[in-house]
Amino acid sequence: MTSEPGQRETTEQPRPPHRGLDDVDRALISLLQRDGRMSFTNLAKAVDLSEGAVRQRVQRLLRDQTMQIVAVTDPLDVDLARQAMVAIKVRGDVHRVAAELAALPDAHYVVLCAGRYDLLVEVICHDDAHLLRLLNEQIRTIDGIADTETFTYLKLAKQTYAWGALTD
Amino acid sequence: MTSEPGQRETTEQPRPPHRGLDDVDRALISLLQRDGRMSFTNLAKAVDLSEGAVRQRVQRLLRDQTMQIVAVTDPLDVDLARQAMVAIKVRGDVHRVAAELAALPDAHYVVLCAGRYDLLVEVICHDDAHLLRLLNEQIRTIDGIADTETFTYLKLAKQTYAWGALTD
DNA sequence: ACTGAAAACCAAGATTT
DNA sequence: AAATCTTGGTTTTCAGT
Repeated sequence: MTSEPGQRETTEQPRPPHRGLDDVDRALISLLQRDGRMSFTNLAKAVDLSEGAVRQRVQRLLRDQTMQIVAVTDPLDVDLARQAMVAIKVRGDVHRVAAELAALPDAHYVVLCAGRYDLLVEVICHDDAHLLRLLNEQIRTIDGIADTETFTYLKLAKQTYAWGALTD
Repeated sequence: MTSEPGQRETTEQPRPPHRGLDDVDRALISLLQRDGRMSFTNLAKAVDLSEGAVRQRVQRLLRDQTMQIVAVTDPLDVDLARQAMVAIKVRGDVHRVAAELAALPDAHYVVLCAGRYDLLVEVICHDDAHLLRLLNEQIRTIDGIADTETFTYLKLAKQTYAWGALTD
């Protein structure tokens, strides 16, 4: 396996266009959003295709970074970590700032948005000292960041990944 | 499999305490954060345990909802969906409001936080009309919600789930 | 740790667009 | 022609003892 799974960075990887997802692709994604370790044979039964065909499709979806199949936890209580959302106002090129933020290992979720802020960045730190250092030395020093506001996470109340076709 | 994977709601499930995660557990989680379909035998080699022991541990971690193994996508371009973060100010019991929000199928991420807002809620909608309906009819009608602010997602720049022990 | 059963893998060949 | 699906044989993995 040459590709590096468990990561998606649109700023670094010019991933192929994933238009042309058909209904079967969506059905597979939907099933795997519920159970990422579901066997290919079971997936095959569900979408009424051969096991081989399903395996090829899943591999393609992973290779294209259309989806990733990963373990997700609540860092707040599994890793005893500090977690926060940092909301950022930008002056200048938002894409450049986003790319610089995406390069930070402690920032695991970066999204451009409309509204009071231009960027939302979710970060995970070991402790408060780490968080402070991250904010002060690595984030607020980035050129083009006009203002930041930090929302420290207190408790995770819901975390789901099973939206999509068959969800409703 | 009797449990319902692909979902974590602390408000509904009184999940068992997952203190007592040892180093092996953390190593397994870390590996699966990179590749959620990694085989038990490969996991076993990595942590130097028998395949059976590893399988039991992984099943326990899943059963306890310490982690979930799921497919994650960028709904913005895979599902052609509208996605947004709704920031909420609460009057009264934040837990109750969080629970009511967590009950909404279109809210897939709900977190209590400190700062200007009390709650952050990530939502996924089919289109603008759906988003408007969700905000107006299902969110802002909840008792105790004093104010909401919506940040519509424009582009996902980074999405990673591989933090943790062996990450650095 | 061992074993039967199941699943994953691989490579052509067939089929569809 | 290219991409996708099937099939059959082989290897690996799984789950229970």
